[in-house]
Amino acid sequence: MAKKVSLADIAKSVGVSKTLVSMVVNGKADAHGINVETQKKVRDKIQELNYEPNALARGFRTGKTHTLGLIVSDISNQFYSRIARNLEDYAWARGYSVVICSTDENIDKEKEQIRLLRERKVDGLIISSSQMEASYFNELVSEGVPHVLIDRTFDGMQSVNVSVDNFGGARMAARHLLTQGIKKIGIIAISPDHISTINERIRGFESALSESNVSIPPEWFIRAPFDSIDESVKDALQRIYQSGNMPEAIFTLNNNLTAAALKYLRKLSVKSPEDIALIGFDDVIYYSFTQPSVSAIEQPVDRLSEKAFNLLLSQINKEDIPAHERSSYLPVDIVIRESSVRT
Amino acid sequence: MAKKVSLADIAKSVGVSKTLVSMVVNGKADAHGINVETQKKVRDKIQELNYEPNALARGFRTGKTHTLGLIVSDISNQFYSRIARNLEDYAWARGYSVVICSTDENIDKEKEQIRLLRERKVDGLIISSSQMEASYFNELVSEGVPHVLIDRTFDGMQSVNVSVDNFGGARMAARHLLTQGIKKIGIIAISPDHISTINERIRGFESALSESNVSIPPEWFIRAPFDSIDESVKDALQRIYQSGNMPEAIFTLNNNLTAAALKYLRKLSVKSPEDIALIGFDDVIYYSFTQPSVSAIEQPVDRLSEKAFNLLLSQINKEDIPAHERSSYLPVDIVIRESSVRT
DNA sequence: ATGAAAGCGCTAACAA
DNA sequence: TTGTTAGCGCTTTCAT
Repeated sequence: MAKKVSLADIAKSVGVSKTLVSMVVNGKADAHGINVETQKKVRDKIQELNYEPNALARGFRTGKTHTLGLIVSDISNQFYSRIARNLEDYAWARGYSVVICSTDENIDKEKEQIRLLRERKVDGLIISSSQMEASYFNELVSEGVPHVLIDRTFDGMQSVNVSVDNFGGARMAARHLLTQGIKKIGIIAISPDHISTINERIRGFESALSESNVSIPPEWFIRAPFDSIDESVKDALQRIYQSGNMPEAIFTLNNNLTAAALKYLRKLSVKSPEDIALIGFDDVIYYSFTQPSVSAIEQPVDRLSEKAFNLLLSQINKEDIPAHERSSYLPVDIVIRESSVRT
Repeated sequence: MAKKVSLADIAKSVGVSKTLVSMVVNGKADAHGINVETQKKVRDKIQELNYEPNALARGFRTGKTHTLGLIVSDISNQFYSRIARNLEDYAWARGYSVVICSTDENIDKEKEQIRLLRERKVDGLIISSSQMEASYFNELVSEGVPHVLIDRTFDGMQSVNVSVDNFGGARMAARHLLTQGIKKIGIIAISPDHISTINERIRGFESALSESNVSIPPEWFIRAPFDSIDESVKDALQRIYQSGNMPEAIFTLNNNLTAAALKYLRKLSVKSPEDIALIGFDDVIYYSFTQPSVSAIEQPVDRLSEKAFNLLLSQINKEDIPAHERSSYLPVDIVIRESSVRT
């Protein structure tokens, strides 16, 4: 049934020591000045017996698994599945595998996942966290666990992190709206309300608004619980619609929110951009051919993944990460389509 | 820095044997009639010293990693990321982690991934394969490697497998078109042309057409290489458009194809369904609010994942899988929206 | 009701 | 240039 040939088998049948075979297998033979002919004999035998190293035994010995953990709120969300894909590519190129974990914004589940991943001795972690504050990760830092926080961040956090300019992106969105003379603006966020990305987007948006003395009235400030986005957005939009007091524009703070808004605005026959202009944070391919096509803030998913991976690898390899590299914000772009442009 | 406490530490400091501690840790203490008080002492010490088992050592000893491999062509494709998410949930509930691998339809890459996963001793594999034939997996079967093939299948395959009724789904799509009197029909598939799902869809579609004596002329039978879908669909559609000879309907064989068709039909100002009706295989949430909303064959992603997981678990646990369970086809649904309904 | 001891397959000092 | 040896932390007979 399973693999049987071990290092010892090779060693014995060639008539050398396990050490030597091990060196050959790990490409350290030359460095140790092993006779080329001996090396060849070993390699031939490896071929012949179809030897494959037991990664578990090796990992047990070295403490390395060549496996990375990726923790996000939901891997089926486009944004995260794209990150997963990019990360997987970088990892694969360097011999690493990646295991995925979806937290569903559940703080305890996330902690449990991290615990499990550590128990399984993954070499490093890349996390878009659902925690409320930095302490859990600061512990990771002091325990020397290689990890990088992506997307979401925390005050007082010591972890290496890379995120996106949420503040600036949201500000762009606001200015784009303001430029058109729009002043009656609503916003749809998700709850829980401690998610840093969401909050930065809110702050960025409001900061731009306040420069023009615009503010968002409470009745147009919507929070949709992450696990009932569809329903909540539907209810909120319906309520606003029926109130007869509609905003001129709505800013949705993530791709699921944008999708839901699009869906129910449509159902209510509220035309965009004529009746309500719409712009969302995080771009999705489908926005370019929805009706209307949807304006969005586009995030640099690939650069985010690449940077996170490199930063993680540096930690795994015990390389120093210069202070200015420990925290980075990647710029975002605004993609203006039909939904946000008033004619 | 890292964890230090071992089984031996606990054993020594409580004054019992490692065996006993191991039993307690693994819940086998009662079965072995270990004194309840002794058990408590051990448990307390475990708490006190904050002992956490070393999964690597355990895995090394037992040969089990509690890790599953998921291999698909591209994890960022909605269809596969949803499968990943569902699978992850089932796995998590049973203490398994899942590592993801995207093959990009590359046969050798897939083999290499499987090799690596096996070397890392994952307990089982769930694969939507890009291979051309069954032999590679039949070997897996004879080597006793737990695995289940999903989505795509092969002739002469001995592996446990669960897929979707591609033939029937495509037939539904065809009949839906035919019922409306549509006879000039085109199809957009991806290449390579050995992918079973795609081929079954083609066969199902053509079988329904032929019942009505309809066939697809070569100029409307499009193959878009999977790594240049966007461009290829664009070119093909443009060509057809400029030829002046347009079909009344197009059937797109996966979600990426549908998206591309939607995009370029729009760019060409070809209205759907008026000018060309459109229906795709595999449903995506955005289809309900694209312009037009898009009809599609909906696949039972969750049931597929659940079934695959259970089947895999059975193999891992060396349970017998009755012959009729070794191969299953899940029914699909047709979701009719605007794009395919001629008025 | 509990323990001793062997060993999984590998790597890394240290020897020679 | 090559070999010996000692574990890594755990589970599992087999004893007692």
